[in-house]
Amino acid sequence: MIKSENRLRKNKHFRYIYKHGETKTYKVLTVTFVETKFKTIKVGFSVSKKIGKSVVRNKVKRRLRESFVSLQKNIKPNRNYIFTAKQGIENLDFHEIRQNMMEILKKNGLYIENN
RNA sequence: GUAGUUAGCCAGAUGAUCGCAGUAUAGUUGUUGUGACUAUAAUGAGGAAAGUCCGAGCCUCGUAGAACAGGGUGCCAGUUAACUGCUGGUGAAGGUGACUUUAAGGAAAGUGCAACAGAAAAUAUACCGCCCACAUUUUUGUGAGUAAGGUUGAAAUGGAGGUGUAAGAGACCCCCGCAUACUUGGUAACAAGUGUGGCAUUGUAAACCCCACCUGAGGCAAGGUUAAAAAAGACAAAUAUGUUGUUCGCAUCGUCUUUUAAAAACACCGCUUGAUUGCAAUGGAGACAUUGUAACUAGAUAGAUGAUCAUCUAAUACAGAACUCGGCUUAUAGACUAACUACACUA
RNA sequence: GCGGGAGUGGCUCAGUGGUAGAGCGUUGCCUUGCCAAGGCAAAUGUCGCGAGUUCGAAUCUCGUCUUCCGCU
Repeated sequence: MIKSENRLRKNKHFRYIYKHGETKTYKVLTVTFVETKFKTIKVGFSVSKKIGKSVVRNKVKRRLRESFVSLQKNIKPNRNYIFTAKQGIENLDFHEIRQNMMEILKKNGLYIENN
């Protein structure tokens, strides 16, 4: 799981990012990000009621968190991110979601290759 | 063997690696604030956590008082903290049966409604009829009697048979039903029996209503702690304010309203030891109660149970705690246990 | 988490227990050289779903599904 220092916690943080950040969409994921002066990455996840019932939503959130943790070392720092799930994500398994997240980050130049 | 009825139980397991939550212990660091980090330990979603349909705890409302209104419940007895719950019984309905279902008080307190059809729909009424008399005339009319039969309808003024009669009729008789009184049994609902009456008094209360009993309102986003300000306006001794609607009663003297600022955010308390859970014994027909013994078993706040791999397997369904508990209702794959019933076959 | 509404033709809505309606739209015909407007007809409903009460339910009762609104 994500450590508490890497989490977005307050409603006003979310609202700030939505207001000032850039939004990019690819397949079943939307990423919103904004540059900050702090080095630590902060991340939040948003899964709306359109995706499904509470069991389904929790499952999607868990998979998104787990994907983020596995990719965390390669994500550009000094930024805050919000990942929003879109309809269709509930039918994908963990590996497909991880692949989708990696692709969306690469496309927008937020992914650092291992070298 | 087939089909079924009732009751109960389970809701994947094991191992490996990585990771989250609060708790306890130890260490490091640090402050408005036991706050952050590290290590170790054990623990960490359900049978419905769901719907929010009932009931209760708990909290707040300075008032919790009364009457009416409004709302709820409705066979009897028991059970429970309480209940539209549960248990046992009575009546009624369904099923060959095991068994199941049941909003089941009152229609001689009053009001309303009963479309169409039908003679007639609650008021005793007569379309086709039956029978008698008279007239006309040879099938009609008038008058009197009658309601057995026919027709309509969801429902037709006790049922079927006999006596009786001009024809008929509870007019009378037997049996059944109904009403009522008494006796017996039962805590009671009610049941059985005996006598009397002689058919009035249709249905509908999940129509208004009557009767009996219950009912203050709002809800953890309740409410409290750290915790402390200023300005403007309204009202002035009965106005105003207050807790569903109305009236009365009651309480408050400085109260109320608006605006701005701060506190204040990684906040804290409420928050989980409780009508608790497991086991055993005793009492009871049962729901349940009592006693003993053991256990402590989520407490998050962008919101914790996951990811990957392996093995077993039928392993799949419905589904995620948000103050707590007791019920009800609804969703649900698959597996298992016990008792019983009907039918068929065999001995 | 707590509370309160709605569901009827394709759309917007009436309908207080007795044959399901209105407007707009749709289709056909008339009118016109053609179209619009106008006129005359017609079709279109498991009254969200499942039970119950009743002789009879869109309507009354219970359950359920969908959807909307308020409190933060």
